[in-house]
Amino acid sequence: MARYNPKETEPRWRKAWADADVFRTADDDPRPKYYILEMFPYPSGRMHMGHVRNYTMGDVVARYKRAQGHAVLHPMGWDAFGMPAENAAMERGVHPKGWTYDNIAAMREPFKVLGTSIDWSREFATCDPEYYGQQQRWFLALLKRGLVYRREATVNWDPVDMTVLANEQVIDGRGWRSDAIVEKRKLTQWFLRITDYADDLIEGLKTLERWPEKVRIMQENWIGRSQGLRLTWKFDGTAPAGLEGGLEVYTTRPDTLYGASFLAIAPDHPLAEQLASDPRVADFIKLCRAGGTSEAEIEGAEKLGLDTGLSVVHPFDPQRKLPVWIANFVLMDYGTGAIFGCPAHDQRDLDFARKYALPVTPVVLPNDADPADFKVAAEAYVGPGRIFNSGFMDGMTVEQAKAAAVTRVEAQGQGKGATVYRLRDWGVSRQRYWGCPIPIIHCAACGPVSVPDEQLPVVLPDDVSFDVPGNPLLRHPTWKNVSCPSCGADAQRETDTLDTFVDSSWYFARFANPHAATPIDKAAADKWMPVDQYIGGVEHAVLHLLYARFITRALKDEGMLSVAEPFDGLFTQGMVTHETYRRQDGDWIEPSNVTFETDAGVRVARLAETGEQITIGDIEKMSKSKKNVVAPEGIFEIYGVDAARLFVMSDSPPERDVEWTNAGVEGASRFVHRVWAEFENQPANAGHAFDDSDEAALALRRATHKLIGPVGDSIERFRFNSGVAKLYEFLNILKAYPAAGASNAVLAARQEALEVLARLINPFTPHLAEACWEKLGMTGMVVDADWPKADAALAADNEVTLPVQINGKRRGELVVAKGADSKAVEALALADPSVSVHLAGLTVRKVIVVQDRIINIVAN
RNA sequence: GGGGACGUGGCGGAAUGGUAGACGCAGCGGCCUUAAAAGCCGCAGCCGCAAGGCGUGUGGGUUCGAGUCCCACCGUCCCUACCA
Repeated sequence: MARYNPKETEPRWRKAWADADVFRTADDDPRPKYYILEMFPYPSGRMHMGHVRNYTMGDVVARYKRAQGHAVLHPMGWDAFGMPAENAAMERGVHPKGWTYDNIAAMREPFKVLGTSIDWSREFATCDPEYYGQQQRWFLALLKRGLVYRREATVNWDPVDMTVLANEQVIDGRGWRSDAIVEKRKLTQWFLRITDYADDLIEGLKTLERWPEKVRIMQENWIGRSQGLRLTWKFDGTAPAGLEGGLEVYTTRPDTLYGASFLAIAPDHPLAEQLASDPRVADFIKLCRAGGTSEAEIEGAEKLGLDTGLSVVHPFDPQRKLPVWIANFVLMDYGTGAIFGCPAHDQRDLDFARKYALPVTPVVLPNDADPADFKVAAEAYVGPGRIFNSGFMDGMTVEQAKAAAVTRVEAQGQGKGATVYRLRDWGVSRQRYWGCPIPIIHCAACGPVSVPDEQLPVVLPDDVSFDVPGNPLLRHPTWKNVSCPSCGADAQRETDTLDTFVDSSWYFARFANPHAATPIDKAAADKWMPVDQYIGGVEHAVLHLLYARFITRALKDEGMLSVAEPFDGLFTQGMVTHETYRRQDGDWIEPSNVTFETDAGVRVARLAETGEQITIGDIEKMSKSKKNVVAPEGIFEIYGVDAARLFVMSDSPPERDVEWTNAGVEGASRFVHRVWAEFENQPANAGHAFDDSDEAALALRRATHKLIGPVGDSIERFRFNSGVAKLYEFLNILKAYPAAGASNAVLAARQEALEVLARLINPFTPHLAEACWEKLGMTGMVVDADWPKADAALAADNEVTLPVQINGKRRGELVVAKGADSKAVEALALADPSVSVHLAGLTVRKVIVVQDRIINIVAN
C-alpha cells in the first residue's frame, strides 16, 4: 500500500487547478458574491509563518463559501512601497524597484505553493505605475474637494538620514536606524482632512457588527471625541500683540472654573514664541523641547513651568486675576494649546500647583463629605459631587454645573461649547523616493498646481542614486524641473511622496477591476464591495483600518464608490510564535541547530554540532533578531503544504497566538497519512447500497451526518481549531469500521463517509482532498464540489443519554428515547438503582427534567 | 493614569447555564519487528488499593444546576497616554 506522498501529489493538484483556471472570478457570475481578503503583504522577499496562517485562514473560508455556492472573490496583491527597499538600496547598492520586484517574484512562488484559491489574474503591486497613477488621480480629486491641504507642521527630523520619521520610528528620542538625536522641525506638509470625518467614523463603528469589539473601542479612543468648552480669558492690562481678544483655552470641566488658579500654555504656543525675545523664556522653551518622547521619560517627567508675568481676568469674577504660565505638560496640538489649571480636581494641575506654590481651591464636594473639612492633599478629587465655593453654581451636580457654565460663558460672548477630537489630520508627506509621487507642481507665481490629468501618472524616475542620505528626487538633475501647467513658467515638481498607508487605504476596491482606466471601476466595485471578510493582524487596528475607512468614505462622497464602510466583517488573527534558544554567551540560536533530550523528565536543549547545553527561552513572535524563525518552505518540503496548513489551523483558536512546534506539525502530518489510508483501503466498487438494518452501518452513517453541521459551523464562526478537532474525532470513529472484512452495508456507509470527509477536509487540506476525491473515482475536482448536506433524520439522535444528578452531583445516567416525556423520565430516574442508593434517607423535594438534557433531583 | 483581553490537566486547548477536560502534543503500557523507526491497539485531571472525595486563579452572590452570569480581589498579557 502506497504511503501518501505530498511531494508528488501536491504539485500535481496545483497544476490541475491552474490548468482548469478554477480560481478566476468572473464579474458576471450570477451567484451571490462573497469577497474575502487577507491584508496584503509587504514583499520582504520571504514568506513567513504569519503569512501561512493569515492566508490559510482566508483560504479555508474562501473554499468553504465556494462550496456553499458563492461567487468568491479572493485576490492578492503587494504593499510594495516603503522604506525597506530604500534601506536595501543604501546598504547594498541595489535599486529599490529591482529589489522590490525581485522580492515579489520570490514570494509569489511560495504563496502559490500554499495552494490558496486566489484569482492571480487580479494581482498588482502598489508600486506599479498603473496603480499609483490612479492613486494620484483620486488624490487630486480629493484636493479639489478640499480634503487635501498643505500647512506647516512640526515633524521628527532625522538629521543623519535627512528625512522625516514617523513617531513609531523614534526610539528614546533617536532615529531607529541612524541612532541620531531626532530634531523637531517645521516643514510644510500635505495633509488629508480625516478630522472632517471624525464623527462619521465614530458613528460608522456602530454599524460594524462583525468587527471585534476591541478594535471598535480602539478606534473610538483613537478618534477621542470629547465635549467641552472653548473659553477666552481677557488679559489684565495690555494684551500681547495679536491676542487683544484674549487667550483661548479648551476644557472638559467648565464646572470647576471657580477652582482655576492659573493658565498654562504650551511651549510652542504662538504666545510663548512671541515672548521668546526674553532670554529666560527662550531658554525655558529650549529646555522643554529637549525632553524625550519615550514612555519612561513622559512617565517620570517633572512638571516644569515658567511664569510669563502676564495675567488674565476670571470670566465669572472680574476681581480675580490669574497668572499665565508656560508649562511643559501642555500640548500645542490638542485643544487650543492652552489650559486653565484647576489643581483640586486634576492630578497634573495639582502636581504643578504644589511645585510652584499655586493656590488649590476645591470646588467639587464629594457627596458624603463635610464642606468644613474637605481638603485636597496629594490626590486631586475627580469623582462626582456637589459644586461649592462657586458662586452661581453652588449646589449643582457636576453635570448641571457644566451646562450652566457653558450657558453663562456663551451669554457673556466669551466662548462656546465645543466638541474636540484627539484625532489629527493625517500628514501624508514623506521625504522619500520609494513611494507614490505627490502629483503637484510648485510654481512661483501660481503656487501649488495639480498635475493635469493627461500628464498622469507622475512616474518615479529610475535613474536615482542612494550614495548620499536624503531624498534622491530632490537632487535628481531633471525630474523635478517642469513648466507650470497653469502659466507655463519654470516650476518644480513636489518631491515628497505619499505615506504608504495611503497605498493600502483603497487597494481592496481596486481589486474589483485592477486595470480600470479610472481609480475604481464603479460597476465592478458595486458588485464586489464591501469586503465580506477581512483578515489581518490586530496591529493594524487603528492606523490602516481607520485610514481605509476614511478613504472609503471620502471616495464615496466623491462618487467613486457606493459603500461607506469597506470591511463588513473583520477578523484579527494572532501571531505565530516559537521557543527561543540562547547560548550561555547570549547569542540566539536557530531552532534548526538545536537538539533535545529528556533528562529526568526535564527537557534539555543542546547545540546540534557541539552538544553544548543551551538555554530554552520564552515563546515569542518569530523574528529574525531572535532567530526563532521556521521557514515555511522547509516545512512544506518535509511535511507537505497540507500538514503545515492543518497545523496552523488546528492548534490554537485563530485570534490567539499559535506556537509553532515540530511535534505539532508532525501530528497534523499523521492525520494526513491516516486519512489517505482510509481512502486507500476502501474498495473501488462499494456503491451506496445502504442497509439501515445493519447497526454498525447505521451508526457510521449517523456519525457522518452529524459531522457536517459542526464543521461548517466552525468555519462560519472562525473556530477552525474546533472544526479540525471534529474531523480528527470522526477519523477515529471511521477507523472503528475498517473496510477489511466489512459487510456491504458498512462498505456503503464508509463510501458515504469518505465522500463527505473529502469535501469537509477540502478547505483545510485541499491537495489531500483532491487526491482522496480522485481515489474514490468521483467526477471532477473536489474544489468544484458542493458542500455536503446532512440528512436531518440521520443527524438527529433517536436516543439520548441523560445524566442524573442529585443536588447537582452526577449519580447516574439514563438512556431514553429522544423527546421522552418528562414524567416518564422522572419515574425512570427515581427507580434507577444507582440513583435510589443515593436517595436513601433523603426526601425528594423537587425533580427538574430538562428534556433531552439532564435530570436533577433536589433532595434533603 | 485610561482602556481592553485572558486565567481550565505536564502543554496547546474543548465545553448554546446542563455528564468539565473533546481533539492534539508530550507521557505510559502493549502489539508488530532480530532491533529501531514508522504504524497499530490501549491507559491517562488530582488524592485514594478501593468505596469515595476534591477539582476550571481567590472570596462571595444569583440558580434545581455556574468554567460560563453578577460583585470584589489576585495574577498575566496587550493597546494607549502629561488629551485639559
